[in-house]
Amino acid sequence: MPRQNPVMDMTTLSALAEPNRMSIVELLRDGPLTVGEIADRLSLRQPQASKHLKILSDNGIVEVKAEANRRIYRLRPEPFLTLESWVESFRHVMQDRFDNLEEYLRKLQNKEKSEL
Amino acid sequence: MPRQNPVMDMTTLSALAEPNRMSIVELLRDGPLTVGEIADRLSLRQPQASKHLKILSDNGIVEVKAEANRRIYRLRPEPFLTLESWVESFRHVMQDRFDNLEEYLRKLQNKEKSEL
DNA sequence: GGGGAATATTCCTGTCAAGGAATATTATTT
DNA sequence: AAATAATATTCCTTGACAGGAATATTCCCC
Repeated sequence: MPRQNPVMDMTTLSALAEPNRMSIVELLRDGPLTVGEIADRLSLRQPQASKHLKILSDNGIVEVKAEANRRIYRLRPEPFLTLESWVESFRHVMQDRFDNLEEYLRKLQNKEKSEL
Repeated sequence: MPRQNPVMDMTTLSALAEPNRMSIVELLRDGPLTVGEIADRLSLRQPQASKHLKILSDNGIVEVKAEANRRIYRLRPEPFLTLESWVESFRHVMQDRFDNLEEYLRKLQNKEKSEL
């Protein structure tokens, strides 16, 4: 039976793979902020801040709470948990435990022989 | 003094945020493979496989070993370690420990009062 | 050294995403 | 209800990037 590894959502990664959005995430790590504050602190224009926040929100990285006519954005834990578990599933790579190269070379050679 | 958090390399994320490259990474988790095998297993044309591998290689996600006229690609541990430590630095978010929303709202109110 | 296998590179094209500017929407205050 | 503040949305343009096709490069083997 095939081993079951965590699947990483591509959209989470591409959402984070944009400098301004990454900055927003870094900024929000210390707590929730309004759109205006985010725009200010990152020297973004308000519309761009809203757009990036929408993308982060659509991907579940962030959640909104309406407070009067402000919107307070904060990080959601789920995507980070997912990412953590995905990375953890590469522990064998990180520990460099299985140096499969030699073994692979042997297999390659055998396959070649059998294909002569 | 400001708290020092791990910095996540954007290029690592964007390199992973592409379906074919993510598939390559998933494929390589079980061990090194040649370009041809990668292309075969993922039904990619050889040039596209090479191009994606170059990007992964340029970003240090993968390393190459030349073996005759084949190139054997394998995962490098570093980017995963970096990613792991970055995600870990969001542990407080994942544990949902600091529910800063209430506190933030109070601050907001105070600031507004002081700006009257 | 010529032929073929494995891989890399180049050029072209189409698509998509990000920023700018303007405008729409929603809530608040008087 | 008009004015203002905070935020969202739309439209447009431009740049980056992925795929296709062709070609270049490198290596092995006879």
